Amino acid sequence: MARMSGADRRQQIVAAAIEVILQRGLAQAATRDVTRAIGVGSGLLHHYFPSWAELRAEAVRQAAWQEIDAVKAAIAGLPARAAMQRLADWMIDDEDMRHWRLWLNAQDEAHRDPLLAEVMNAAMLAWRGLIAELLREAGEETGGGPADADAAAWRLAALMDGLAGAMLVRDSVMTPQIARDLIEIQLRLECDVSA
Amino acid sequence: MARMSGADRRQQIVAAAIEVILQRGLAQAATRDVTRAIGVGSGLLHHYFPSWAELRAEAVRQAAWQEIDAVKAAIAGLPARAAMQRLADWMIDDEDMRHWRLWLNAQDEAHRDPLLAEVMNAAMLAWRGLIAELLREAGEETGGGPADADAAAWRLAALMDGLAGAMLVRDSVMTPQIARDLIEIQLRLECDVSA
DNA sequence: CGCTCAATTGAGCATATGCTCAATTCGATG
DNA sequence: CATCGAATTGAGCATATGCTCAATTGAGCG
Repeated sequence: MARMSGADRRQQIVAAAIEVILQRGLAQAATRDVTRAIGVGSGLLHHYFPSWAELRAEAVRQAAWQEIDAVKAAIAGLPARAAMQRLADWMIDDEDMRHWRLWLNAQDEAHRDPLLAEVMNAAMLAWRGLIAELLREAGEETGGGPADADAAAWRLAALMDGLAGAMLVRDSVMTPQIARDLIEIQLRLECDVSA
Repeated sequence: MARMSGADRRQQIVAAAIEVILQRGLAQAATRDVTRAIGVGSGLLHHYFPSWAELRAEAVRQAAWQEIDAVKAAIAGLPARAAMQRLADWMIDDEDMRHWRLWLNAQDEAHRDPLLAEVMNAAMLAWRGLIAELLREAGEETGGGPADADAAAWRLAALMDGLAGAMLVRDSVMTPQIARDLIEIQLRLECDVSA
């Protein structure tokens, strides 16, 4: 392969790792898949990353934050209520469930890998923070938001994770449309009634 | 190892497989871990199970249904409202999160393994059915249950999965007590308000 | 006592994995 | 052009995996 500056190559490796992890799953993805994908020798990968565990964690970190940033960009400027709609839409517009596959896979693997746990705890915190902020804003708009926005954010985030998990099982009866409706109702439960 | 009747040996293998899967995760657990655990040759495992994929699926099937049956037994005879409490208690009384570890791991893996998908779809259906039935009974008791018990069961099941997933991440800020409280509130949201 | 057959063995094959390291390439710099 | 160092190679090691198959064991039976 043509030579590259260190930073570019490093980023290319991470990008390839994300794709490989999506295709094979975190536990089965291997360094060879990554090096083969971009046509470089095995030594090069270890020149940039001391171990597969570290590359794996970096790949998940970047993918997770790209996702969070993408959602933030998609709802920027929208009033809070519309923003929550957008967020629910985004959840099911995810073609091939790319985001959710990696997110849930990483969450599952994070209880065997300390590096992944660190990454996921940070990403999950930001994600819930985003939802909690929207709920607070929605409350100010309408005067009737949830009493405890953080608790409501926990429930909404967990609900979405749980529904996504069900959707990911092959031949599951859960569809994006049903999931979307269930989230919609949960939003109403949280926002129209103080708890 | 001493000789055994076919059925006993088969069951012993499945039981050992469950333990191995709990320790190493579905993706990393190996036939050798199982044979070593019970001190038999590798050929014996394949005498009873044509492939590791089939043993794996059988192990998950048994573990999942044992779990469901245990919950059914724990709430048998209780009035619906009390039964739901018991169900929430059971979720967090799970020492070392044995049940949830396997359940969520299997759900995650089920999108790469058709055998596991079959097992999990059946188990998830039964699980939601159990919850839906309790919600309907609770509605009859108090006259104010959820309008759509099946939808409410989906939300409760997904919420529990999502919270359990968060709990499983190492050093997560989610604790059993917080999860328990969040489920409690969700139960009130579903039961006290029609949606 | 033999006989039969299911239960059991375990060496071995083909394949896969993370990672090392001495050796090479080649762009930039003087 | 010569030199230096970062980028890159890839054979190779130690380890692990699922599964096969010819061979052995031993409990129950006539």
